[in-house]
Amino acid sequence: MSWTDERVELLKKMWGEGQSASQIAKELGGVTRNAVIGKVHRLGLSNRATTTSKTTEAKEKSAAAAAPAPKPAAAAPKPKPQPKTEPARPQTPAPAATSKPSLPARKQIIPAGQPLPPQPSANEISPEALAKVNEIEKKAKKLTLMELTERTCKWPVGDPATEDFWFCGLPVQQGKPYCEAHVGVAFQPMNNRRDRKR
DNA sequence: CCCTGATTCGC
DNA sequence: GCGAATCAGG
Repeated sequence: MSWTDERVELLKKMWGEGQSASQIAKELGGVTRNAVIGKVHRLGLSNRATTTSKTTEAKEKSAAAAAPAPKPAAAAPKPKPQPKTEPARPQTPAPAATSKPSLPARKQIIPAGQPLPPQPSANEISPEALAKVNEIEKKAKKLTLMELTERTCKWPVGDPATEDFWFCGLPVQQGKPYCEAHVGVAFQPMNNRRDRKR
C-alpha cells in the first residue's frame, strides 16, 4: 500500500481528530500503526498534546502569552497556528438525577453508543450459558464505555440509567466482541426459537 | 499486560 | 520516502 492522496488525507483527518495511530492504521488498512506514525512525522504534523512523550521538554514555550519571536524563517509552515489544547473531550456536565430517589446522585451518564446487544433477560437461552454468564459477571472488569478496547468484552450489564451499569470487560474471544461466556448468549444459533414452523 | 507515540535506521 | 524494530511512558 502506498500513501495516496486520499489515504494521506484520511490520515490527516483522523490524526487531527485525535485518533490513535493504531486506529488510523486499522481504518486505512494495509499499514501498521508504525507506518502511520512514521508518516505523521514525515508530514510534519505531530505534536498534539499527546499521551506519551519523552520529547516533551523539547517543546518551545515561546507561544505562551505573547509571541516575542518573530521567526522570519518560514521554513516550517504550520497548518495549525492555533494553540489548541486537546481534542474536545465530551464532559458530562451535571446531570440532574431526579428520576430515582432511591439512588444516590448520578455520577456519570454513559452515552448510548452503538446498538446494544439484546439483553437476554429471562429468555430461553441455554441454561448453562446463562449460568456461565452469571458466573463470569462476578469477575467482570466492570469497565466504562471509554475503557473498552477491541479485546475487551463489550457486553453491557445493568441498567444504563443507573450507576449500576458497566461492561463486562473480560478478554474477548478471538474475533468476537464478547468474552466466551457472553458470546455464548449473544450468538444463539437461532434454533429452538420457535421458527415459523407452524 | 494492554495501550500510546517517538526515534532510528536499513531499505 | 517508507516502515519495522526499538524505545519509552501510561
